Amino acid sequence: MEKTNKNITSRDVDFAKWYNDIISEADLVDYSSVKGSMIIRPYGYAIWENMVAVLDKMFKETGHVNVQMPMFIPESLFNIEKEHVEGFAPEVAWVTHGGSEKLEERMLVRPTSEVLFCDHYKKIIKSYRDLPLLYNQWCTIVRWEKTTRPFLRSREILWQEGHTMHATEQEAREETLRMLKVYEKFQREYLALPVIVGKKTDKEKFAGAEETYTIEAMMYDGVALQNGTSHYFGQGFAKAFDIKFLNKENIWEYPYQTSWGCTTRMIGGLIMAHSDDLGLILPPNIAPIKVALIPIGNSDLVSECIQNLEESLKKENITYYIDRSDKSPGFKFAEAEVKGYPIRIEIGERDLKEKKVTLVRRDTLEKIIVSDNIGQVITEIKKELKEMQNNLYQRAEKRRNSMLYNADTLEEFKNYAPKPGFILTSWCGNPECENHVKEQFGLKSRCIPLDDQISDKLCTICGKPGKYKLYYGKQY
RNA sequence: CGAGAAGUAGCACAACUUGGUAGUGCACUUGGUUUGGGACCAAGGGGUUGCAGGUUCAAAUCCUGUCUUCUCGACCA
Repeated sequence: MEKTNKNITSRDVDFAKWYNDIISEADLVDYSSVKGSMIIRPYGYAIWENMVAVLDKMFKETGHVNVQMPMFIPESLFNIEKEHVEGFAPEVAWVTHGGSEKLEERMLVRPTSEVLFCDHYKKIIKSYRDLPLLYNQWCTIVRWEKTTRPFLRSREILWQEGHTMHATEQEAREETLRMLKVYEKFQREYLALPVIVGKKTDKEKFAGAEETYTIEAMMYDGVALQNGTSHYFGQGFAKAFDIKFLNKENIWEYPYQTSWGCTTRMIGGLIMAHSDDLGLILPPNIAPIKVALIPIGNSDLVSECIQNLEESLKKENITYYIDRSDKSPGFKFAEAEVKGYPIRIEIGERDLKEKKVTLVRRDTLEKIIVSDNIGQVITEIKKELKEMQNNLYQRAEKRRNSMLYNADTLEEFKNYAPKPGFILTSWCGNPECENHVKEQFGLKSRCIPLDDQISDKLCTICGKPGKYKLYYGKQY
């Protein structure tokens, strides 16, 4: 297949430019004149809406309910939990004036809502009967990032944050892992991302958390993207905020807390994991438009076929788009590729006279000739959508596996460090080794893989007895 | 906040070295011909060259200052 798109640069040349071209060609975002902020355009937002729909359903199926918290946090409220403050202070935005008057106490725009939830929990949690409390919030937060990149890092973050309180440690730990699994399932089955699930080291964990779990995706260029996170807080916040409940034995106890979140960054992850030089490629399970109908010419035969197809697609609940513009067919084909519609159907008189239509899959760009019998076309669409979803996952997994390395010794680590991808090491548990890797090689620890944590080898970095397996990698 | 680069039409750039009428492609408007891989012809609209100052008969071009953006570090979901 010859490359016809002149505007999209090859990723080998300049990955950052390739990424920016993809999102602007596909019309996902616009660059706001507000510094550090992006405007998500309708097509980009439609992808997010699909993600929201699936995730929200999964959250509700696991017993969670949605709430809405305030956007501003008074400084004194924020200051209650010390570690949390230290972690977030460098990147909060402050509100100092209300109208023309200076506020007596300045407020910050929420960078995350733990303290707001805690403030509320304190009022409503009195008895073990009030627990567990399973809340979720869809909202935007603000973190004053120094450099930004559309979807991957922005100052205003559109996301979901779950916050729960439990009567026992075990229950809270289970919740933390349950929601991690929800994210993993979502990203594997809907986003077709072969993610690595694991635990952050103490050095990399969330400010105020006892344990932080993470979903790490690897992008096309071997760079890591943290695509979701789940925290176990223990009783830290509860003690700081004096949240207590009476248990069955009529004894006061502090509840156990979790929080978990994922953001529109997942859209960036999708783009970088699947797309090619011709444009966006979206997994069918999350694509806002599954099928693009492309009429060629405007004969009666063509409009009749389009009309019949449209009716059937509606009936089958398959989202579609009909490109009725007066652009040339070549332009419409290229446009469909740029936008990443999983399947396009080329409908022209030439084919119809021979009782057939041409169906093209976005991932393989393979042209499939099908009978113009509507029933058969629909069957073929369903089959190809399913195959494409699987193919994208397998393709991404194969690519990822080719960039996973095992390093048992420092020599091996040195060898792999400059290469794109993740390096699996054995780790003694000492943060000094992480610091050493960061200073010497510019890599950060990604996670301890959840399903395979224990290492019996020597520490790759210092040579002392190892405790855990640990991935290192470059990150966005 | 450290290092580098760039600011000229909606977008991508040229003209700058050697000062002398503001250019090209894409996009846009109108009319026509087209339609199986980013169509063609004709006509048209769009600019205080980031901003401020200086040198000069004359500045997009030379000088000084300033602002902004991008890339790479540092920080981060």
